[in-house]
Amino acid sequence: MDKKYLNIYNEILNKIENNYFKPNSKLPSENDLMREYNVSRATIRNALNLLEQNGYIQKIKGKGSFVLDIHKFNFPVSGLISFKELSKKIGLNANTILKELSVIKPDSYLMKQLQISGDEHVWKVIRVREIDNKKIILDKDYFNKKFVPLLTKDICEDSIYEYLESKLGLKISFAKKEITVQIATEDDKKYLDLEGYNMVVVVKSYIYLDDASLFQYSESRHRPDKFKFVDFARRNKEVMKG
Amino acid sequence: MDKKYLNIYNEILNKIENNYFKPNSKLPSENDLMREYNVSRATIRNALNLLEQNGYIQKIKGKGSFVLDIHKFNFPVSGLISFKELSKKIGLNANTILKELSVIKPDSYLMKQLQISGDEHVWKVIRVREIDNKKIILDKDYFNKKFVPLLTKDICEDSIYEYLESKLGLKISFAKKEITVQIATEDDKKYLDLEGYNMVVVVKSYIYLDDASLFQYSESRHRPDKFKFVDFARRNKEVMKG
DNA sequence: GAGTGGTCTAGACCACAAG
DNA sequence: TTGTGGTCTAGACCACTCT
Repeated sequence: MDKKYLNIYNEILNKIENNYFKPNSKLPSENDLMREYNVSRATIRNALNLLEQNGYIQKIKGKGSFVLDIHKFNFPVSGLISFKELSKKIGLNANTILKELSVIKPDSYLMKQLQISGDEHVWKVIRVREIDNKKIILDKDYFNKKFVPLLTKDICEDSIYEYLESKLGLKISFAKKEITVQIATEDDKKYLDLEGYNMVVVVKSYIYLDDASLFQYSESRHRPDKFKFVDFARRNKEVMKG
Repeated sequence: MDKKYLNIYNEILNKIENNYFKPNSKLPSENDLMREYNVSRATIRNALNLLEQNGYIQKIKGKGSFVLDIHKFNFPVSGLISFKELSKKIGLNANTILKELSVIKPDSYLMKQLQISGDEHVWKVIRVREIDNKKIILDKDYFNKKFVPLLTKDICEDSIYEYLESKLGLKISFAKKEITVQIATEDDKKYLDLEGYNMVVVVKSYIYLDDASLFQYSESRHRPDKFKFVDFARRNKEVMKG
């Protein structure tokens, strides 16, 4: 990767994670960093803005950039991160069981969710996620076959996202997610170890590629006591004008 | 407000919301916008990047900037938005009932949440939110008294945030939120119309000022069938390197 | 080849914070 | 007064898309 600002971003991020830059301490000023990395100020600002957006630092006009202390508590379920990335990050004893893998014609609900016609085909993937030997999450994923020509058992049991990004070269860009709580369905009771709970947390995701085409709809159904969603949000500038 | 890029941001946003720039259509190129507004390209890019961050457009290298079609479905509970701002935005018949307003010494739990010592004082505010005449949300807010010297009944029944931002000049900068589902407590049953549900959705928020000081901790407890959280997330660049 | 957004430079002036 | 980050300019070259 040749991009200077990304290299600088990663270098500073490493120093934060390795406690070289400590929480609540001040980073070198933008002018110092310019000299240290021999780049223009805009490049430094590009790197620092990315750090700020991702919640690692807070910039304060007239004072400097300060390292935030909140990431050590975070399970970043927020943002876009796959189950495999997540389980690796938090080091859980996790396991995936593939229950169904097929190509279907979408019903009217799915046509609406994926914004396609009934003539197109859709991959349907049903997986159960086991954590510490308990069936906690039921994932129902639907992929527009136009973008994903092939899926196999092996891919679904490993990481679909890794396959899509590395092998197919699809670039996942953004997602809309919706979290609600619902009464557990028969499917939920059949596939999950609900241990008496009669509700599930449902995370619906609409996932888009970098050309803004909708290629996946998914429902992730969680046992309520095991569900946790963490979000880092900045107050928007334009909201403050209202 | 003198900032050129914010003016341009708002002008383009208005044109998107008024359907002058239609969903899936292309915005004028950055060069066109430079000429139209008589500013440098960096200023245009500043405005467009803000639109992209907030999910209104998608930029595609070599092609252009395209208007996204997802905002019309959004209840933006995500981000940082107060109950009053929200109810105004979605036009609900909403009402706030103040149950408790007092200054307390924090117990050990609260000391940890607000990262303060037992010598400091904390405002405790308990409010019930009524929507369509049903008690749906129980809000428990705790403010570090160092930053909020005074609260009154009137302020709590109107909008605390408006008071903090407009009158006290506090600048709310970012928040960490955590969503879980819990068994309903006696308080939940006492204050809310739970209609048989025995669980509540709990949103814990840690809210920071622009100097990165933690000034508020709050728990928002929702009847599960009425809860909905919508999130717009972009896949991070540095994650893609991993 | 022409047009697009992505990165980068080398300046400038401003508002804000702190001694 | 000095140093900080925030905004802005006027260029430049690049990688990518489309025709």
